Amino acid sequence: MPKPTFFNLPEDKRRTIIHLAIDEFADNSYENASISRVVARAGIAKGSLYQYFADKKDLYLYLLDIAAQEKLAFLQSIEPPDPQMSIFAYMRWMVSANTHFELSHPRLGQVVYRALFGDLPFHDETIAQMKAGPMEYFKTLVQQGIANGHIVSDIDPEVAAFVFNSVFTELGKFIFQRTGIEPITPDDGREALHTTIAEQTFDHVIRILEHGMGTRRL
Amino acid sequence: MPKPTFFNLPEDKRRTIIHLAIDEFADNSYENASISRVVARAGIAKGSLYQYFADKKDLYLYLLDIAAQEKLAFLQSIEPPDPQMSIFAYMRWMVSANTHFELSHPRLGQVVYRALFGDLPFHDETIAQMKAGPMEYFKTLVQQGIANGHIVSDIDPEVAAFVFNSVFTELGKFIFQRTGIEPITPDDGREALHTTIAEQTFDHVIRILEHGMGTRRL
DNA sequence: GTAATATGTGACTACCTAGTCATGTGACTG
DNA sequence: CAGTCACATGACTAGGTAGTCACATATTAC
Repeated sequence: MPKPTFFNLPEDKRRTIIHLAIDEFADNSYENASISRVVARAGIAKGSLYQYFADKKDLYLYLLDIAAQEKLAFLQSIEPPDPQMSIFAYMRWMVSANTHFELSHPRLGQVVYRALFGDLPFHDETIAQMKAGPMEYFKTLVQQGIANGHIVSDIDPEVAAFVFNSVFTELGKFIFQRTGIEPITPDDGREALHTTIAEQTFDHVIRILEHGMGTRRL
Repeated sequence: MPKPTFFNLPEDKRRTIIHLAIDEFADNSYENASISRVVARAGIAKGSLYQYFADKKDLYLYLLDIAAQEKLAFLQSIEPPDPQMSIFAYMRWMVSANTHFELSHPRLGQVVYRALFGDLPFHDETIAQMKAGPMEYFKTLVQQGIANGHIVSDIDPEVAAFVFNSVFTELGKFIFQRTGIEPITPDDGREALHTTIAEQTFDHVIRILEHGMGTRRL
């Protein structure tokens, strides 16, 4: 967590620093991200940044904290799904929401992506949970789906969770390159188009996971 | 490519250097991998290594080259699949072969994994193809599957290729942690067990992709 | 045995990093 | 006005890196 000094700063200065730090940690792995570069771009002295944050790790974990907050705020801003819907409809809602978050917060999304798949020179329990959480969650969902009769009973929940996790993890990047958009600028006419392509892709992926691609019936 | 000097070296010295380099690039990202560490562990002078390789990139690309050769040799050493088999049987064969390669060459596999998903400070056409190749290949397979009637015709080959690619890319690591094995030591009694778990997982994943998980029929 | 060639060496250069700290600045207080 | 306190500063430390090069040693050729 930042030191109190940081929160006493004028808001635009705080925002500038955080923005530049996000860019730095989005463009580089944790170890390669350079505090020197951040302070140079921010036009502040190195010592100043170390009056805001204890060390590099402190700044970094704060960025991940911001990402979590932003994601929560985003999910709360959109329609919650019908709790009665099928597991696949729910999955569709979830992956759509998640991807829209990534499309509207691409830099922050990249920092999180690196946290999940890159190397970190320290062990942090919060990050460990970020990594393991989704798999556990998918597994639970699959078990519920089996109990509700939406998923065939001879599916192994762990393997199914793995499939969901693999596909959904990469889906944001796939849609990103498929629509070829830069960060979403709201009120941009293209957004609707891209959203449509994105929504069609969600439908398609869910359809594959629900019904498969094969022509032979079981 | 290494300089001629490297190939004049006694084989065990060459093997030691390559082995240690693979370990270094498996444990660290390209930028964080340290030539100084490799030469220290190998017990040779830094200048010596620079008489074998032009620079860090040269050594690194040679490791990827070795990985490609090893993989080719591995694939040629196992039964080729029946060319008449269905696309899903072929996929199953492919992912099984690929995963067995990864299980038997875990360090080399890790270097390749990093090449695909990590950051490299240079652009290399060979690596670009390593990244884009599989997606293109899966897309072609799906198109053939549609033509042969094994895949339903309203599947988008690009989305299907994305699903295959996502799942298969991560499958090696999933099986790795599921079986909890260290590098395969041949003639180890446990190998058969792990192989069985692995084969069951392949079946399961392919079944999901072919027939889906849902109970509702289309 | 001597000369030529090939290989080995590690101190060195130039450059980067995270983090520190004595000093400076400016604003607010009594 | 003096004193206090919060914040700003950048030179500095200690450590790491890739790559170089003048020199040493070993091997081969004659």
